[in-house]
Amino acid sequence: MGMEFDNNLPIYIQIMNYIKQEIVMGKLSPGDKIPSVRELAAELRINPNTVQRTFQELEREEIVETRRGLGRYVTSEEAKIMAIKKEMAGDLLERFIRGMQELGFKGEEIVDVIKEAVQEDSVLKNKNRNV
Amino acid sequence: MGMEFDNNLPIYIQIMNYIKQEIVMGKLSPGDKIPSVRELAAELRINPNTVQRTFQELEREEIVETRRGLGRYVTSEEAKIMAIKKEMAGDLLERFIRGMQELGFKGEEIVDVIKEAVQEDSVLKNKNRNV
Amino acid sequence: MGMEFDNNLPIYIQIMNYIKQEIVMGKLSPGDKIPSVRELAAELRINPNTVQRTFQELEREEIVETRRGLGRYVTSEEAKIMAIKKEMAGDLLERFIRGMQELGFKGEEIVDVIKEAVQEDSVLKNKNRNV
Amino acid sequence: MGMEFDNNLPIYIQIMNYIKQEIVMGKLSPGDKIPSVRELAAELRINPNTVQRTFQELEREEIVETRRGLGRYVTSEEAKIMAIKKEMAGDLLERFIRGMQELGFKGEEIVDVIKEAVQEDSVLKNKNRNV
DNA sequence: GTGGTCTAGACCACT
DNA sequence: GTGGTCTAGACCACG
Repeated sequence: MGMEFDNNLPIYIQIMNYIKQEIVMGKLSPGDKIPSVRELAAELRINPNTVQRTFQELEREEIVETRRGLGRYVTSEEAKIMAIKKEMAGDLLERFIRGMQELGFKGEEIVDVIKEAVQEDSVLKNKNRNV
Repeated sequence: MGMEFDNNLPIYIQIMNYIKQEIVMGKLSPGDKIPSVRELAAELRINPNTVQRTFQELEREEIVETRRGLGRYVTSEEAKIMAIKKEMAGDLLERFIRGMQELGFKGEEIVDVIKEAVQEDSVLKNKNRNV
Repeated sequence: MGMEFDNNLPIYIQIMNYIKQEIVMGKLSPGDKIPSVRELAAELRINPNTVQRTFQELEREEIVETRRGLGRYVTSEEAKIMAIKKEMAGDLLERFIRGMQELGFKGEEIVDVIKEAVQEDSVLKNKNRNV
Repeated sequence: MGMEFDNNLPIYIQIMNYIKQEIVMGKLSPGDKIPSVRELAAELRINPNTVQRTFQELEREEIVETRRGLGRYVTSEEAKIMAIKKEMAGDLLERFIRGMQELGFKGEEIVDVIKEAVQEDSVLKNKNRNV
């Protein structure tokens, strides 16, 4: 888990998002054990308290559950995971559409912009660019 | 200018964005005078220092210019305004696409999601306008 | 003995309370044999160490006694059992009254609240039993 | 605000409860400013981080709101405060009734126990006992 | 001055 | 070993 942090967003939020992504994309499955506070802190070279906070928040969102003395696990409720994916996508979508409208773009224009972006993106990928 | 602030983003940034929108959408035209620090602070019921900072930043981005003794004005360079619009749209787009990909969506799926959202959105608007 | 554990309270405490209840309510009588550490651990699907600790504590409180080579038994002193019941009820009562007073409830109000709750509760039970 | 802490419960929870009580009992009113993190930490002689955590939790429960750069305030929604009082009383009640039933007490017996306790309590108060 | 975040390091209870 | 809590102290952005 190589990771660089963006200074504008709190580290614990960035890790939350990263873990959520891993779950949503299936790299972490329901019921999987996640690393311990100490392990992850060592790996990311950040303070254990920061990881602790990440996990606390994930637990509050019921994405992760603690089994005392044993460790933390991805929630085994698949429905919860689908809900997270939908919520995250919905947030992105809403923010994007609203933003574009506030800049004066109409519905059709927004669709066009996206189409164009997606096309470019796939072209780029075919040429093996990734930065 | 009724305005509620989102606690996650600095107020001065929110005002900056609001003013940029007004300009991009043509509600404020190149060369228009903008309110004074005191006026805007009173209207928004916030600290004048915060407004001051907003204007400073807008000036740094060359969106606004100060004429000493007269007040502040929207830049008269139309090109600059177009550039801002492109930049803001580009930022929104980039963040959205990247986010969706991180959730595991493919290019085509993203286009579909957008199409659907735009359609719903225009349907809603025809039924009940509330903004 | 199906059992779900509450994450806020140590498991060994929860089992202690459960066993105490069984004794106080007469489901376990003075002199009865209680399950072995291994049996109970298997049944509850928890670590034998945790059960061991439960029994240790119960022994310290003289609620349970060990007969070497034979197993553990509920104390045969009936007085002890009555004492436990009083103590547990007293704790509950004290915590409840103090809590209600801290919320600003007066003595009479507390009595009323209880009357109401008890009434509702018995009504509910007559309609649908589910535990 | 003299305060002694009970070692069994996290300090930040104890402070949360204390503040909730102050609000429910009207010692802190909707819209009142509450002490800053540093102030309260100094007064209680605990670490600012601990107070910070208290306030974070209160905010998450929407009992307190932050105005950036200005400080924290008791929510101005009176309904929220009533809801808290009800919730806290309901929790106490539920725990008490359930506990008593688990000890084998019937509805009427519970009412009697409470009546007795309340009576003793008021007798004690008339004699000016408070410890 | 205010809150928000992070680091460093410690102690404790639980399994 | 695991997580939970707390202290001490620092830095930063915001108003």
